Amino acid sequence: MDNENQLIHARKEKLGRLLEMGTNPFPTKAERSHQIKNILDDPGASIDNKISLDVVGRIRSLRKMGKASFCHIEDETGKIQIYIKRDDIGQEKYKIFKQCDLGDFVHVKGFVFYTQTNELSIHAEEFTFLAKAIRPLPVVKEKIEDGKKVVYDQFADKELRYRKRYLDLLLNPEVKETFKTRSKIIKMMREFLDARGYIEVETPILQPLYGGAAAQPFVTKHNKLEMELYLRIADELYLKRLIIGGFEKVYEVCKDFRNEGMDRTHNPEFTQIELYEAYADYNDIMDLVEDMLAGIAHEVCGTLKIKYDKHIIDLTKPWQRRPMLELIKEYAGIDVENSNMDELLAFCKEHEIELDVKNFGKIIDEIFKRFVEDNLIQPTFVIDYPKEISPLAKSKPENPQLVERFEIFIGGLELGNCFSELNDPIDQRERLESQAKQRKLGDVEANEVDEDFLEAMEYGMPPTGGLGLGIDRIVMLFTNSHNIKDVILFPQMRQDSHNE
RNA sequence: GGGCCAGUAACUCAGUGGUAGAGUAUCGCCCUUUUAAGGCGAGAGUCGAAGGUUCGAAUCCUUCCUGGCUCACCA
Repeated sequence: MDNENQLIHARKEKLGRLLEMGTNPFPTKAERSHQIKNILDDPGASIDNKISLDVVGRIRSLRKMGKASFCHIEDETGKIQIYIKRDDIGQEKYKIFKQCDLGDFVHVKGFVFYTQTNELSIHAEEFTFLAKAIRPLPVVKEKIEDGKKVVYDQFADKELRYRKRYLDLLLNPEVKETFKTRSKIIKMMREFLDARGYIEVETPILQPLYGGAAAQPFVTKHNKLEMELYLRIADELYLKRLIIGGFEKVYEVCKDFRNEGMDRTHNPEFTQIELYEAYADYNDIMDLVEDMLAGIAHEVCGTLKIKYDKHIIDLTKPWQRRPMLELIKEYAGIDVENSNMDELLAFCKEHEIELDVKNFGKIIDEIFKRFVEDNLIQPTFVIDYPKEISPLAKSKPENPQLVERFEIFIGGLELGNCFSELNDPIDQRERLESQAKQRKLGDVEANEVDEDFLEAMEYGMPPTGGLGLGIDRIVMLFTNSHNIKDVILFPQMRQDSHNE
């Protein structure tokens, strides 16, 4: 057996025995008359008349005795106990059954009955292999004690759970619930927007120029075209081209890619929903975000007072809308609006805030992050950002230093970002050129000028409200998850050195 | 990138300088209503990797790998 694991070896031997007995361990077809939940919900007819049912599933527990055995099999809908007796299915079939292991897929034909301990079970009349597992599942056992489920030897190693998510899903049922909820949230977002007359679109992931956010991209290459391409960091500039093209309400559920650090709220590929609505402004979009997220919370969490970490978060509308500079005054104690550059720099030095680029916008942004963000537990629209850090947003008429922009914070998580979109092509060109200059000065996250996008805007773009919402973080909030890895099925991991 | 913690059997873990352990799982025998099934017996390990100290290292030291938490970074 060399260095082959003895557990795998034992299962391969059973596989061999099945073949010797003329049994196909991997047949092409499976008979199923009922999903397990149907039987658990309504066992009546089969019990009374011993009508045979066909169920399929995976063996999740196994208690083999001399001439009779019990096991539980599980399909996507639930788990049911099987009682299998030699004298009922015959010596040959029982011998085949004895080659079963935890994790095998099987078919059972039988009728429903209650055991002595009053557990609804299936009395097997036929037994068939559907697929043999040759690698053992981690052994997790559970027991009901005082009505509560006690789990023994839980599959808990986070690294294994993330790397082998299929095992995590199988062995930690609450994980499956999280991802069902994720699916539901995205579905509800689509329904919400569709009902408002939005259409869903798809725009390029491979882009010759990246833009729409301040971030570093992943770079790739098209062989035949001999050109560099970037994986998109945002969808913004393409969706705006669609607004220019005459669509008035568009959205895209999009994977975006940012080549930056990873932590509990950042994965290099993440999912946003971006939407653009012509003739709307950022106030309209705030209303939309409130309606959409409160509606989802109501449906998914069953309440508007949701629990996240140590907090109870009240999503009852309306949510507070607070100017960024006002929040800075409140939490950092500095009136940035009436401070000059020297005073701002002195403040940063005093609080050891490091600045790579020294302009009004960046400084304010840094102070905000340091002093304010973590305090924004209850839903808060932070409104009116500095112009320098918002090159795609329209200036406020009464204060051109600020733009009509908001970010929505809940539970200390930044969930989304929105502008009254800049639609003045002259102003837009100046802003992008200013960004390009910042880039030359060493700001690796500033974008280059996208001439094709500017040309599109020169043909005329209506006033538009635009939004990007981080779906992963919204799922974190609504499932009380505290790491983005827990809401992404296959989070980014380093190469596994054990498996080389 | 910094700090702290962890990596020992398939899973969950004990083992702080002297022959690698337990429970579950596996294998064999017994067991026809069990459910963390039970009884008896057996086998199973590059102790994350590589160096070093030592008569002797899972254990002490160094470097590295992987992960977790946290800080920094990050629209």
